[in-house]
Order: sequence, then structure tokens, then C-alpha cells
Amino acid sequence: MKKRVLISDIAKALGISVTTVSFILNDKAKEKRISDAMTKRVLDYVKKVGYKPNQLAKSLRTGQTKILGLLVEDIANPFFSNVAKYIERQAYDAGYHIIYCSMNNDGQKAKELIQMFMDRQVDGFIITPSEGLEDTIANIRQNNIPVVLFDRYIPTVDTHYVVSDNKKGAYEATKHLLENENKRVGLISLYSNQTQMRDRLEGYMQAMDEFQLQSYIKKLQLGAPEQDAKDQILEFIVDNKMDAVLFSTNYLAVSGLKALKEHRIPLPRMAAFDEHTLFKLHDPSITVVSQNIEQLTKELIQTLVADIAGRSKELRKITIPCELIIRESSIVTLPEQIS
Amino acid sequence: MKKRVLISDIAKALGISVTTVSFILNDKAKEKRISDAMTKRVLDYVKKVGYKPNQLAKSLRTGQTKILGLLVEDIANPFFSNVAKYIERQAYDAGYHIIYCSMNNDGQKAKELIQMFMDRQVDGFIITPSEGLEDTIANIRQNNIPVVLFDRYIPTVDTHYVVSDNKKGAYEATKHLLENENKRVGLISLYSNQTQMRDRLEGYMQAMDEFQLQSYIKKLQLGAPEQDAKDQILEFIVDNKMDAVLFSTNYLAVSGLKALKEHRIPLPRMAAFDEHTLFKLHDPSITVVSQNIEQLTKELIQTLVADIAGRSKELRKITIPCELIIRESSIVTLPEQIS
DNA sequence: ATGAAAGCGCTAACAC
DNA sequence: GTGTTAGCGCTTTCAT
Repeated sequence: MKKRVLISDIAKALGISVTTVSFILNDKAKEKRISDAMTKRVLDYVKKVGYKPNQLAKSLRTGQTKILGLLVEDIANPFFSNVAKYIERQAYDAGYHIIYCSMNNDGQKAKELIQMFMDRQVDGFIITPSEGLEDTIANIRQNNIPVVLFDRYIPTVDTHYVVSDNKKGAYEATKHLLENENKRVGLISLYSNQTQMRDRLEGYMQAMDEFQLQSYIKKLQLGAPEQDAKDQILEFIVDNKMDAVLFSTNYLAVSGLKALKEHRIPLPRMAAFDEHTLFKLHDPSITVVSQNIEQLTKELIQTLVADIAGRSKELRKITIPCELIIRESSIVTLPEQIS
Repeated sequence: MKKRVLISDIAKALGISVTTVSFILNDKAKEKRISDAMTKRVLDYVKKVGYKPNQLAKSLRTGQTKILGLLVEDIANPFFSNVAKYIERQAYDAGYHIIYCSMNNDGQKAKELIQMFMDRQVDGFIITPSEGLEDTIANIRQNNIPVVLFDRYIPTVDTHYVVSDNKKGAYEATKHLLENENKRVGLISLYSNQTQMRDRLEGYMQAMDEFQLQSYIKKLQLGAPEQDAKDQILEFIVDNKMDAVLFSTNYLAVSGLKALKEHRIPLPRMAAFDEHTLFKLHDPSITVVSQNIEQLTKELIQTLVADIAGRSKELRKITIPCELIIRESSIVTLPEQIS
């Protein structure tokens, strides 16, 4: 095991002080008016011996870890894993690293995780807040640590957030479903007060009201066993003779498709929130309300980095439009008849 | 912003020394024979003021960060995001946190990332090594940092690894395809020398040889644009009039399905490596060689944690069996005729 | 049984 | 321009 070279080793080897080396290493050579010759000599030597600063010591001293804490609902959900991928790349480009965790709707675990991230002195937080996290997030703010909420926000806590325009997305999807000669259009969602779920519900309602049609709303328990979800979705669709259904999350739609397939029941017209590889390739392919992950994450990182740098005077509350991607599942024409 | 309470604040408030507090906090009260009364007094006070040690300072001092570096090929691939989910949970249970990155087949980025993780003093590495990482991984070993390779390994570098029995998996899948009256059975894989790809190829070959049939092997460029992959897969299947095909990764199979669907070409019998939500719900559902993610990750973390604790005398090279999950896509009977 | 103090590796205020 | 040194918050040796 080769010994790590320290800044003091460099100073000693070159017969100069650690300060000079430190200044040069931190791009303060010009500012401190260190001679170009010295600067070059140090830089060359540093490269030669492959010196790498100990980030821990640096962080302890500066109070900056260059690490961001990312808390997502479930990393195994393709929506969130894609988000993670983009965030990681954008953070990397901005010189940050990510520590992440899935919360899996476990409020207690979420709290612990956030505390641990704070103990680790993360420079900032990116959180998809589950319910009951008001206090914890308020606590982060009190400790003056930058936070950006994502995918949903907490109305009672004033923070930055970046979310999609869920209401408009749900409205347009529902309207699209209604325009295709469907009367009995239902919504399958969750017992949840999270803003994105509320907004999707509102969007659905607005469209139903506009068409003056009765609404059919089925809510499922968050984190319930999938079999329960499947049973209830099936019952809802069959009993109500649904013409069309909007699913408020991709995994609810997946459960629905599983249930329908298992019982060989023909699909109602349908649409779902959030893209999924399955939806493009399913037969029929599934219409979705797609969130613009690239733009969402870009705004997210920008907002967070600006806050960390102290460059943000005010809270940024950003809403990004969704895109309705119409596929076979929502249109009346049979798949075979499409051009 | 409330000021963080330090260990010295506690000592001062209680009129004792930091040493005593530190001993008590690190469960060395008994060992150092500190009185129970004192211990209780300190613990109570600590709880009351909500003292949380600064992990950075602790790490700087002890050299232990309790952070593991996880480098996966692509976090957006459901196989890897599931792996990440399990690893994170297991690591958490063992008192570790994860910093992760996707390498996206970018060797240069991978090297940088590994270096940055080393600068961050991670306690250990979990890596799905892409090609050309021999030196970097050897370098980690030289620095005496525990590493476990995963999903594939590097034959020329002696490390722990945990992989699936890819050869047997491919062999069984191919044999299954052959037993269903298919003669022209092809393999769609990648130009890659990674062990998992080589093993899958070998398994396919072994089955073909056993049946004394000509093999059809199509390799695609790693990281090529999806359109190219789609075109080439289509051409391979059509030109060779394939009866059946084994895809060596889930995303190759997804590309294949897309291509076939777009051109309305009937599916050959098929099977793919690695589970995917799509495969269960596709019509027909897709037969897969499924890796046992739970067991893989469990062995992984056990091995890594044991090494970090200095409890591992020798290198562990673990191979976990795959499971062939037979679905509609690989059997001759038409979906409609299944019970 | 408890405390003083060194030191982990780095940055930066201050000195010259 | 460059060097000396305190100090980030903690653990742990050594002294008492």
C-alpha cells in the first residue's frame, strides 16, 4: 500500500510552505500574487506525484462537502431511476456528488435518513417528500441547509420546489379520453394528500365537470400488497363498466394491466401518468402523461446549486408542463386499423 | 439557525472532560470503567440537547467513513436500479451508506469517479466493471481498499466477486428453446469481453453443440444508438429466418421487441436475460433468465463488510444460480391455447 | 475513573 | 510573495 502524499510532503520536498502549495492548489495563485515560476513548479510536482487532497479534511475545514443528498420514493420505479440518472449527471457536471436513498414510503426511515445526511454535512437536499415530513423538512430549513422539493411539495413549508403541471396533465389526458366517445371515464389513484396526487385528481375532475359527466374515482392504499391493488382495480373497472380509465401513477397502471391480463379481460381505453418502457411496447401501446425529466432535473440542480452558492435571493417554485403522448390504448380505432 | 452542539459544549456544560464524553458516546464506558452515574448523566444530557457527532471530523480521525461507493453500468436499467435498491437496504442495515454513480460505459468517467470516491475515503467499493478498468481496480487493491466486483469480474485482477451462473443460465435457456422444436436458434449479444457476456455466449454454444446445430450469433456494438440496434436485430432475425432467439441482455430484447413491433413482424420464439416489468406483461409474455438479485446483493454486502472489518482471510468468488422463468414467448403452443 | 493534549489533513487569517 | 500557525470536531494515548 503506497503512502498517500500530503500537502506537507509537497511543501517539504519543494522547500516551501504549505500555504503556498494550498493557495496554488486552490487557484489562488494569481490572487495571492505567487510567481508563475513557483506555481508551475508546484503544479508539475503535484502532477508528478499524483497528489490528491483528502476531501474529508478539506470538508471539515471548509464546511463544504460537495455532496448532495437525494431522497426518492423508490429507486426501482423507472421514473425515479431515470430522475436519479439525470440528477447524478447534472450534479456531477456542477462538481457535486450524490448520496441517495429510497424511502419506500417509510416516514420513520425517511427521518433517520435525513438526519444521517445532515450528520454527514451534505451541502444540500433533493427530496420527494412523503406525507408527515413537514417537521423534518422545516428542520432542515432551520439549519440553513438548502433543500429543493421535487415531484411534489409541502404547501405548509416554504421551500424551493420543482414539479410538473400535474393538474393540466391530468386534465388533458381526461379530456382526450372523453373526446374519444367515452362516457364512463374513471380515475385510479391513491389515498394520498401529496400535491401531485391532489393535482391529478383536480385535473381529472375539471375535465369531467366540463363534460358534465359523473366521475368515478377509485383510491388505493399506498404501499398495499400488489395483489390487493390488482383485485381492487379489476373490481372497479368491471363493476363500473368503465369505458376508459386514467391511472395516476405508472405502477398502478402496471398493476391494472397485470390484473386485466390475468383475467383475460379486454382493456378499457386508458392512459397513465409517467413513461415506462412497458407502455411503448405493450399491445396496445399505452397513452401516457409524460413528465419532462430532463428539464425538471436541470431546474432542480440549478436551483439547488444557486442556493448553496448563496446566489438565490428568493424561493423558486417551478412548474414544468407535462406532455400527453397519445398511443393506441386511448383511441377508439382498433390497433389493426391504424395506418 | 440553531448552532450545532459540540462534544466540548457537553463537557463544559457538565463540568467534565471531552475524553469522558467521547468514551461514553463510543460505548467504551464499561471498558474505561466510567461510573454508571456519570454515564447516565452524560447520555441523558446528550439526548436532551440532541447532540449529533460531526461525522466528517469523526471520519477524519478514525479513517472510517461508513460510506460505500457503488458504481453500476446504468442506474436506469431496471436490473441495476433493483440491485441498487437492495444494496442500499442491506448496506443501511449494516450501518453503511451508499454513494453511487452510473458509468454509462464511459471508461474515462469511471476512472474519475473511482478516484473521487477514493478521495472521499469510501470504506469500500462495489463495482460492475466495464472493460479497460483492470488498472484502476488493481490500483484500488493496492491502496488496500476493499472491493467486490459484481455482475461480471476481471479475470486478470484477483478480487472478491459475486456473479450469476451465466453460462448455465444461457445453456438452459438455449436448451429450452431447442427442445421446443426450434432448429434455427440464434443469440443476440454484444461485442464485449466482459465475463458475463462471454459466459452467456459459452452457455449458448454448449447447448447448440449438444444438439449439433449451427449457431447464429449476432453481436452489437456496446452503447450504439438504439436505432442501429433495432435495424441490426431485425435484419438478423429476418434474413436468417430465426425460429428462436436468446437475447443476452434485457435492453437488447427491448430493442428487438420494438423493432419487431414497428415492422409488424411476428415474434420468433424468444428468451432474454434479466427480468423486466415489460416481460411479464408483454403479449406474449417473455421467457427470461432471471438473476437472484436478493441473494446476489446479500452475498455482496456480506463479503464487503467482512473485508472492511478485516474478517476476511481469503478472496470470495461467488456464483449464484440463475432461474429460467418460462413464459409464453418461448413455447410453441399459441398463447390462446394455453390453459 | 477521569483529564490534558496530540493529531487526523487541510485552509486561511495574520505575520513578515 | 511566502511562511507560521490556529483551528475545523473528533478520538485516543498517556498521565494522574
